[in-house]
Amino acid sequence: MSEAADNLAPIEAKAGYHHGDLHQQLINAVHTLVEEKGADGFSVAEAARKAGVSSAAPYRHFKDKDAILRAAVLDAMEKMRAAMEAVMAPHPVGSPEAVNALGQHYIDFARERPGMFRLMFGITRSEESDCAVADKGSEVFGIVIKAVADYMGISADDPEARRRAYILWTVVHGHSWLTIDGKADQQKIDFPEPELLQAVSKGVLGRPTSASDH
Amino acid sequence: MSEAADNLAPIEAKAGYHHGDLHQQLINAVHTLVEEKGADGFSVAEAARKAGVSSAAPYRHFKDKDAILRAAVLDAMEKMRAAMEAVMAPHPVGSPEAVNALGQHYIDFARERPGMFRLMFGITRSEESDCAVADKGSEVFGIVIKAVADYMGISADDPEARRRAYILWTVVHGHSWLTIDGKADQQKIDFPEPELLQAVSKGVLGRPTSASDH
DNA sequence: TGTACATCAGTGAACGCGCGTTCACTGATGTAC
DNA sequence: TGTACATCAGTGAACGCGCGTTCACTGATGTAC
Repeated sequence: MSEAADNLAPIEAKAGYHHGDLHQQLINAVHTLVEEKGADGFSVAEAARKAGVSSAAPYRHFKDKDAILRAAVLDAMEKMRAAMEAVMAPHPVGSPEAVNALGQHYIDFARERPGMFRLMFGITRSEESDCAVADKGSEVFGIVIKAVADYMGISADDPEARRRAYILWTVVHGHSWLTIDGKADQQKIDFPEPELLQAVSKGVLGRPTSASDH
Repeated sequence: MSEAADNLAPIEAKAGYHHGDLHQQLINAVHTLVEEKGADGFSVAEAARKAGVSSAAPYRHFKDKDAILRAAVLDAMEKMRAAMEAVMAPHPVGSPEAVNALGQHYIDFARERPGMFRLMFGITRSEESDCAVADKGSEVFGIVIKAVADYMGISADDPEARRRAYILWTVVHGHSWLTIDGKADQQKIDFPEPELLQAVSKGVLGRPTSASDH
């Protein structure tokens, strides 16, 4: 029962009858539980327990369990968007370092928070399309497209920029999965990430010409 | 209750008191349920129901639920290995078509059987390392390494072959995930798979030189 | 060819579990007058 | 400044659910003699 040292869920946030911060704390609980117990390890009951409130209380703030999960995913994606802007900032626009910083951050996110990564991508969720998450995804991908376009010296509206950015996405997304699944280790892949990213930048993003040239 | 048209689970396989084929049929049930209900939609109870036996019967064949899942994953991986050999066969050794056929098959597998794909990669399973699955993975990846090495004109033992093969793996793995998650559609990616594969082959596998040249 | 018996592969009832969600309720809060 | 009252955000008990697994058991099978 010693859950005192939980840096995501503020200690003693509950003061009296009214909690005051339950909405945010439930979202925090998703982040915590998903890392502690695996991507499907979040339960409303346990989150309520963690927050020191009855198991019915969460339903004052969210329609159902899925709504809490979606809010947490959206929260994480917004933080990812902000972080991507931030890691780009120190590097000159159009530099390979700017592109690589994006890729490296994506990979680091997956390694540091595999539970949330799996929740964001690996879990089949409710059939309702959840436009908010999709839109936030577009914002994030838009950053990648722009970085790639700047690097290639073409317009971000050029369809080729979208395609090349997508190749980069598949690499860092695939590498993230294979890493957190332990497959990369199992297959004894010895490929430092900066070199992986560099190989992709040079090989696939280097030339603004079409893929059908030779 | 009309589950007559289930091509994976043979109709009326159960004849009398003894089932005769329960072991295999439980594995088939994993394949079926995982597509019908999602990657974590398999339950021992439902599998038993599907096979027409009591909920305790599966424990005569497997230690626990996880053992059934692992057997099904191993089964799927062996089939993938065989299929990869098969799709390579029509193409000349070392041809780009051979490499692309591997990548295309991987993607097709994910699209046709997303539930099994998620089960193979997306689910955090028991801590026991499950060497059989890891070994089967090495067999499959070995095929990719060889194809890439042949294409590049280098030895399959050259560390560079392993690295280039891994890049190809990240692309097809990442693209598979983004496709079955609907992210590729959401971001309006218009990138025919043959072109994606070709861009990667040409960009990253084309030259057997080190990534640090310019 | 017939019988005894070990083994195999089922049965069916029961267990404890934790979960998501609902319900009627009540304490706390803030605002209009 | 004090009070009435609407609203908000909790409570705690209960529900039905399906699950994984165990247990003592029994019917079917195949083999040794």
